[in-house]
Amino acid sequence: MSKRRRYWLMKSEPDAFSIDDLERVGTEPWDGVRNYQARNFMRDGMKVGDGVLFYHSNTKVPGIAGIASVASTAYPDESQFDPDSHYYDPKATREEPRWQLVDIRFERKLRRVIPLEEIKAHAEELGEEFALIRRGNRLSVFPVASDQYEFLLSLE
DNA sequence: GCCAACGTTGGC
DNA sequence: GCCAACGTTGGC
Repeated sequence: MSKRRRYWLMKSEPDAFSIDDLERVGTEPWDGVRNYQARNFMRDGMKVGDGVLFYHSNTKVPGIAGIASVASTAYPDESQFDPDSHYYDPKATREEPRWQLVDIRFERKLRRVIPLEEIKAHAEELGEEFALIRRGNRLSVFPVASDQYEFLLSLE
């Protein structure tokens, strides 16, 4: 197993939970992920200390707003068991949970939001297959290669 | 607010 | 196991 730090991009709607909210609370359980591919990245890929690009989606200027880090390994998402939660999953049981999450820790805000529009303009450097700029991109958690990570931050 | 893309569900 | 219907995501 490689000890090298990995990098990820995680989306959040700032109306629901923004980089400022993360700064306020410090560490946050990343609940509500209900997509198997995204779950698998958290469960199987993430290690404590990994770098996270915090992306603001579904907002006026979507883009990368800050940097966070992975603060725990994966554990069951409590909201799946809670009938009052928006994220309740009646098919999940404590014996066999479906959904896992990791804790995410605030590192810093970027000096400016790096807009999606600008990121798209660098498709050549990032590679056309970069998940953020692929057509119909809906995945909310996905890996970012270290050179892509460096490149994106160089735009700051 | 619109709508394309796409994941999930459930009938068959 | 197929696939139509449906719900959600997220850019614009």
